Amino acid sequence: MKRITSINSKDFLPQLSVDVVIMGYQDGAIKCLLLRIKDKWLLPGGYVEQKQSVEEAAESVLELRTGLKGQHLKFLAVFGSADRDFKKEREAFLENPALKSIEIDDPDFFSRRYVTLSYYALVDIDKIHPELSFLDEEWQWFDVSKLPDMWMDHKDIVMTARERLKDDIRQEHITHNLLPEQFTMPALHQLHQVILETPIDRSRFQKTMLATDKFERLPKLKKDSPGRSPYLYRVKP
Amino acid sequence: MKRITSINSKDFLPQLSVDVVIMGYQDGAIKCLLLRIKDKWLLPGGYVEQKQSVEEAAESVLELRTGLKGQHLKFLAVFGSADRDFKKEREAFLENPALKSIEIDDPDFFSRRYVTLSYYALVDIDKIHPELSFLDEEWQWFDVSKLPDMWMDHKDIVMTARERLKDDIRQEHITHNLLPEQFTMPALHQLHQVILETPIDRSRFQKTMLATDKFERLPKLKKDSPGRSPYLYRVKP
DNA sequence: ACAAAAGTGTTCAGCCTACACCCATGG
DNA sequence: CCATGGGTGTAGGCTGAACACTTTTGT
Repeated sequence: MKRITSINSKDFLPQLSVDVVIMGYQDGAIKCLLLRIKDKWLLPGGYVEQKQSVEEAAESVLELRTGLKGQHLKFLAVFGSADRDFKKEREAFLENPALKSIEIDDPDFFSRRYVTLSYYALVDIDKIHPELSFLDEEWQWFDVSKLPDMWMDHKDIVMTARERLKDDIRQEHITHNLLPEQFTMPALHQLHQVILETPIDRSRFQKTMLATDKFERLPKLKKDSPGRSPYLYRVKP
Repeated sequence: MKRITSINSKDFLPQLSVDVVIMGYQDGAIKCLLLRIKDKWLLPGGYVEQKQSVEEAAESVLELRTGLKGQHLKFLAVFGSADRDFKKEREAFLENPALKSIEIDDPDFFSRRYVTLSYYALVDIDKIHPELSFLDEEWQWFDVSKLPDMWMDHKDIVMTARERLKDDIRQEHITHNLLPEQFTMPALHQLHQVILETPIDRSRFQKTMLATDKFERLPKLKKDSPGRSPYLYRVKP
């Protein structure tokens, strides 16, 4: 857990925050990493330093929470409504004693109206050991179709990311970090069905994927379950 | 021309600006509205008021420059690099005497690092009589493939919008405000070719468009040029 | 009548779809 | 040897590309 002792508001772009929807694939479901403060959950987020690009700020959030650099990270959307003024909500969860021990030059730093720039990242859940920061009390991976109560409009942000994922996989087919480096066609097939929330013909799927010429066949996998052993594939370099 | 006498920096979200690429279709080319300050051009833009959503700020810019409300306006992208610090450039064009007569409580208001949220709008050029604001000296519609020297990274923003237009017309086919309410298929064909920068088979085009069932055929157009008179169409309500 | 412009038809290839069938493996 | 699951084949339908043909109209 990171130790922060003071915040100088002038180091950051005011009233601008960055939230990152960190998603992975586990147990046949798309999951996203959420943090708990009090009785509700929220997205990992942060602020943009004066000397930092917005993109870098998002990378920092991702790195802080996952320990990993250079993951698949893309811009999602701007959340900039005027009624996006969650003063009461923020004040509620800012009653945290951890916060009281931190020096902040600007007492309203947290409670102003913010414009949020959201990003989304795809990661390998098994490779990640999330870290708590100074305000959040717990982390957990949630199935994006079974989200808990969340602070502010963070549920909207997650759902936006979840929909974007559909467009992405339709265009790119590939898995980024949602599958291990080597994977089987049935696994890829399963992933596509879960993301698109629709059944896809197995035969057509295999042929369409191989026709893209993006995948490379490797030796067969030894299996323990009954039935024919599938080939392994990887994304061509 | 709008008269501004003073600026209170606290009324706006700091270090956040909104630029709008206003595009139209005229003389067989996609054009965009630019403003001149000194010897270079820039996009119409503005800031986000504290009580205003980002979207509303973009609408204001559009309305201020075109006099029209409710035009087709969509989010484009974030421009948020850390080296996006155009202090020298801003200072150069802020030597404008018009600015000296305006009271600003924060002398650095214009010259800080900004994160820009860009939007793009599609308008009917012939319906618009652009207005100058307090800093810009001249407005002009430029063919997006023949842009002049521009301030900061505004040329990148225009090119991003120009590319986005391709995706949009591929998905939606329709014209928004780029053609008059009633138009001919040859005109629509021409527009698609210009936007996509590629020749499209005339026959295929007509059939594909009619197959979408988005268009409604109206009585024929009386023409003056030689050749058969085309039908008029409009987008179905 | 002719050229130019708009609208329609025809053919062919390729792709998507659905389903059937064949292979490999563990119990 | 059969149930299970992976891989491949095929017939039918749809769609898109290219090009030919017909219709309309000004000169």
